Amino acid sequence: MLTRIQSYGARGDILAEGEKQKSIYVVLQGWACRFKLLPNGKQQIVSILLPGDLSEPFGVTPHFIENGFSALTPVTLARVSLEDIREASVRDNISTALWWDLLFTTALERQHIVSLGRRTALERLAHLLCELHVRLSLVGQVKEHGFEIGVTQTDIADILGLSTVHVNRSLQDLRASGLISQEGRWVKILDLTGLREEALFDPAYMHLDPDVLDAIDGLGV
Amino acid sequence: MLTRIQSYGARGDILAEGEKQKSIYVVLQGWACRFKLLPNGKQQIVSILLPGDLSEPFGVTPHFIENGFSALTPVTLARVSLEDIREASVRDNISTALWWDLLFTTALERQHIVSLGRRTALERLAHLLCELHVRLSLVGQVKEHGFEIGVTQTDIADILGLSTVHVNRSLQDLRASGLISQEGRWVKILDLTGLREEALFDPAYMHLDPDVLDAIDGLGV
DNA sequence: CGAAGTGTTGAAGCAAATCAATTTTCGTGG
DNA sequence: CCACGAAAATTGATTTGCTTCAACACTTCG
Repeated sequence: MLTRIQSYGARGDILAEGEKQKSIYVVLQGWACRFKLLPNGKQQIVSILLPGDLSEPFGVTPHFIENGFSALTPVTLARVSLEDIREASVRDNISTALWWDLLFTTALERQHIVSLGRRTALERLAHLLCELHVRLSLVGQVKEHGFEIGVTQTDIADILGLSTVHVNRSLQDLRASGLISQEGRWVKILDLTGLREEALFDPAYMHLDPDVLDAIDGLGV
Repeated sequence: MLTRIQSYGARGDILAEGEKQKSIYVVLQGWACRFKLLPNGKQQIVSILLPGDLSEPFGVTPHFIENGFSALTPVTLARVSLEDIREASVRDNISTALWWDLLFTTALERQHIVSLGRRTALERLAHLLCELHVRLSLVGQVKEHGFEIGVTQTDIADILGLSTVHVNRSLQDLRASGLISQEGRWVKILDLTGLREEALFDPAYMHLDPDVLDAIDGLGV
């Protein structure tokens, strides 16, 4: 099914807001995001898509997408037409997978609401790193609790609802307190327990198998 | 299907976080909410449920709910067992309705993210009122652009990620600028266009029929 | 009538935004 | 391979939107 492969450069819009959608995308490599643009020019990134994620969980019910879809890093996508999906949901049991993706996405987005509403800048940042740590572990992109953040500090600001300046300072705080280290884009979590405490992070919301979770916590793959 | 009717008082928890879920609820009267509690005591309301809304769109895939479900006002619910839903999805075409509910919920929650991330306190409040105006219109609870807000200012604070004090002051601002009027719990939108401008509100995200939208804008039912 | 919950007000403090450079990194072409 | 320009990261100074604290008033209801 994953035949039509396409590549996009970083910050390249793949779908503008409100554009009619004839197919959905699977992220194969790189990071992408869903975002919203406000009339006053401000931007908010609604969700981050990592390799393996689907552009929209609504393959089954065609509709207008009401948010933009854009590359955060150079990204490789596979385009799947709605017909293919509908066929596949009958043939194989793809629909269960779609439901699961949807459940996962919703859980992340709700946690995002909590972060924006009730966590401080430092907590938000720490939480984002904790979440990325787990999600990237699931796709094998974490080594010794270290991973590459594909995004710029400006992007992080748009994710966390902060200014770039403040993101920069919060990152420095995390480094200074010895919770993480950073060499260029390579971030390493030095104190996982400490960072999670700082973030008020509880991985329960991701609905992962306890064994999987233990593996992530223990070794960082 | 809507046989098992239950009532709850305001602020009564219906389901605690992480509690196993054997059925889903349909709100018949009153307002309810999904919320998350942080270990530091702070609380964030993730979504508001009005009459006609479903407690969880995940009736089809049984799972842990990872957020609490609580009454905001005295509320009447109908409990539907998962078996009933599964039966009905085969018999009638309920599953389409479930998808639609899910689509709607997701759209609202994403807009919530945008509000918390990139709107000021005043804009958030205005946006909330605009959204409630539309949603309540859909269930016939708006008269001449006026409706009853069931929730306290403290609840609004937990929805918008603000302090109660600031909610109070922002409400006063909206009244002072002549955008709304308020008599007790009865809120009336005096200048719909103005309020929407203030809120950066664009109803497009709710996927409503243009005619329905016009009806709401024009008369307020 | 009193108590609890809700709404309102004022003053003070602080987290984060904004503004404005400056430095560093990085990609690209000469 | 270096030079250049642009993007990204960093820093300092200042401002502000919102929180916090603390008191007080109003409403509702047993």
